[in-house]
Amino acid sequence: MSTLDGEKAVLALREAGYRLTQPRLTVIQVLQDNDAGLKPEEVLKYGRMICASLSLVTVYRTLEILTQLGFVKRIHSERSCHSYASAGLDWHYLICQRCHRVIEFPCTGLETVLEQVKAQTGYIITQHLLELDGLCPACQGK
Amino acid sequence: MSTLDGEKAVLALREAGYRLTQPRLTVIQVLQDNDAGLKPEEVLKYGRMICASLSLVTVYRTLEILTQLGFVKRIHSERSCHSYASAGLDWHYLICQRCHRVIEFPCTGLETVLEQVKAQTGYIITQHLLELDGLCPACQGK
DNA sequence: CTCTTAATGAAAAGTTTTTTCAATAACAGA
DNA sequence: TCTGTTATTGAAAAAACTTTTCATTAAGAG
Repeated sequence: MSTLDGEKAVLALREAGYRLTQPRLTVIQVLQDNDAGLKPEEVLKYGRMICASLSLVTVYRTLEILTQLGFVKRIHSERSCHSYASAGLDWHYLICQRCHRVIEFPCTGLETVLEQVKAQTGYIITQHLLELDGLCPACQGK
Repeated sequence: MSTLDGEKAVLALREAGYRLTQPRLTVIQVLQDNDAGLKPEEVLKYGRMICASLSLVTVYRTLEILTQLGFVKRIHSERSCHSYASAGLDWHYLICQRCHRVIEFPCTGLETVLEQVKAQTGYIITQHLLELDGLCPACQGK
């Protein structure tokens, strides 16, 4: 659901003039296989199973590129801001507190809210981040 | 607007059994005088003007307490998640990209959005974070 | 004013992230 | 397919951020 579309990412990478290196492809693969928010350290851990030489520095660098290209976004929660999840059209995340799965959700009605805020404050709003925490259906029983 | 109500914070601190020490009062004062999100390092800088002996450790510890008491909240933006701003009734921030001023805004209509998300995803939603970035009226001219 | 003990600051350790740089590998062109 | 250029890599070190430890200090109850 909320995993990275690796194929698209690879194309975009090439398109933007980046080389398609093993380490980069590895990071993309890891993000594609995972629908939870992953910390760089975790990306490294899984990535090493695919590309043993992968280094943490490269994980950081690749996450940076994927973020700039819009394929990945940082997950912010109260105590930590170090996880990354795949990014789609909108920037709204719903994070399961138990299994840490991250899904993006269709967000209708937020525009209205933003309009009101704009009217009341006089601010021009250029970006927004809506992040929800809760329990996914699978974790609710436990 | 979005600065800390120092008096209330002091009362709450005492209420909760904390001692009213110079360093703590200093941190509260700094947050009260500031309507921008401040990093611990910045709180220290300003705080030292009031209490020369103030240490970064104590800034961290006091921010922690004020966060638990609900007077302060962490600000998350794309690149950094290290700033703290005063927290009021709701948890919605509007941050000026230019002057970094932080205001909380009255947020009506979000409940409806959350209801819809709940219905569509089956998730139980326990917390939410809505953070907006933009330009405050004063910075729009520049 | 005194005593108890929470709180402090300094130092050190622990995390997370970035920079530097020599070696390597991607890939454009022969 | 081979070769040369150069972007990319990994290791090490540095930087940035945060927490822990502990002896000393000061808040505030009595």
